[in-house]
Amino acid sequence: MPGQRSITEAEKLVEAKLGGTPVSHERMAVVANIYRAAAAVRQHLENAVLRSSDLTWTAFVVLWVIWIWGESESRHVAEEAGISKGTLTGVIRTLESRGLVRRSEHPSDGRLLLLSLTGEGEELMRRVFPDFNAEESFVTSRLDDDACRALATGLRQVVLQVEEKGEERRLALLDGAKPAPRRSGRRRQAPREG
Amino acid sequence: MPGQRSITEAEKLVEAKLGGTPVSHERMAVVANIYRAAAAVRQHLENAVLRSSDLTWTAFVVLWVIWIWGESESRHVAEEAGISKGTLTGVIRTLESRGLVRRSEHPSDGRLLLLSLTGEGEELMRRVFPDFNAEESFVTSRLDDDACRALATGLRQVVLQVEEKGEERRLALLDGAKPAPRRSGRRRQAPREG
DNA sequence: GACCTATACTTTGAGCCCGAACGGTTTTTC
DNA sequence: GAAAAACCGTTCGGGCTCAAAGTATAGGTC
Repeated sequence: MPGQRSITEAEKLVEAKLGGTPVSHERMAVVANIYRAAAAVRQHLENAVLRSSDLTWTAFVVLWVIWIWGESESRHVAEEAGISKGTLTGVIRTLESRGLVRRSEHPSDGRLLLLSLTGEGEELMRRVFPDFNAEESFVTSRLDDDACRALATGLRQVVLQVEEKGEERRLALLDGAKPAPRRSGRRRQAPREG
Repeated sequence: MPGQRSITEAEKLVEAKLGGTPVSHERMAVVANIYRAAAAVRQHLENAVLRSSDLTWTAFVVLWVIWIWGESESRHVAEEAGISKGTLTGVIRTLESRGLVRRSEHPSDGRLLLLSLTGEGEELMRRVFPDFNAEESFVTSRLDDDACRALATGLRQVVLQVEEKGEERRLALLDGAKPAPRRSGRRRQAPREG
């Protein structure tokens, strides 16, 4: 049971493991709980709402972004949905094959890709979103409106810190060292002989 | 930029899209921010700390659980790490191939799988965890200790609600209907003729 | 022992995930 | 106007993700 008991108990065990090295318990608890909450919410919404429409969380978020903002450039959708460009390509492929999303070229800039919902996509969102929002209310129902606002504000501080200072921090940590490439990723094509 | 501006603006657009259907803005904002924060924190920690040791977030969490709790049964590790048993199988395969984790049989129950860290795994955690915790402090550095405690408490309410009431809620929503099987997943083997 | 049920891990299939490399377009620079 | 730099979406590789199905063990009943 990934609950509070484990987290507070774990704190003592961590201290023991490190033998004296100071550990920031509150900070550790915040990060752990952010992640637990995100996973719990996602799982609940997928099973309670999205599953019956055969949507994943990410697919829903992408649809939502396009629904709300209207026809959008691909890079903006990826940004808003919080996924990489490469991931978006795959998600769009899935959604397009189901007839929920349409791709079209930008009239003046040949590099850009425009995304919009089909009629079926619009209809799906009108049907699914109210149920989705109802479950958002359910998962937060132990908090009153003030507590919700406070929680959202606190979380925003974390997001802002990473967005505004994260890059700088990462650079400082690496301190000039090369950024340690991922083990995975596309291999460089060997130059052809001849 | 997936920040606050987008979320509050989106609220108005949602209302317009649905034409009158009430939307719980505070709840929507909480869920959206939980997810944004989780993604931001994960990304920062992976790039700032884990990447140089060639660890993913999930791999680190699994190692952490085994490190803290000592030799553990597989199902408990999956539960604590917040991933499914099936996912754990794959993660353990990766970690075992790198010599960080050891699998062993339970002495009396042949179904159980025991997981423990190798010496190399222990050494890795002793080295990586302090850096990890330092970045946990960094991402939460706009909050003081009290705010951290409040934030963790609020998030715990969400987790508890889903854990204690989620199952019941999902059943009530489906209302006896079959749970809409996933499109993906293993296919049933066709019964052999003859 | 044969049967049945419960439990635990693995396999499978479809899909998401990132970031590096890539090919194409546009803009900038000289 | 040609080369260079910047930008965009796609491809690719390794890995994680789930749940359903499968395999194997354990514990009970007859």
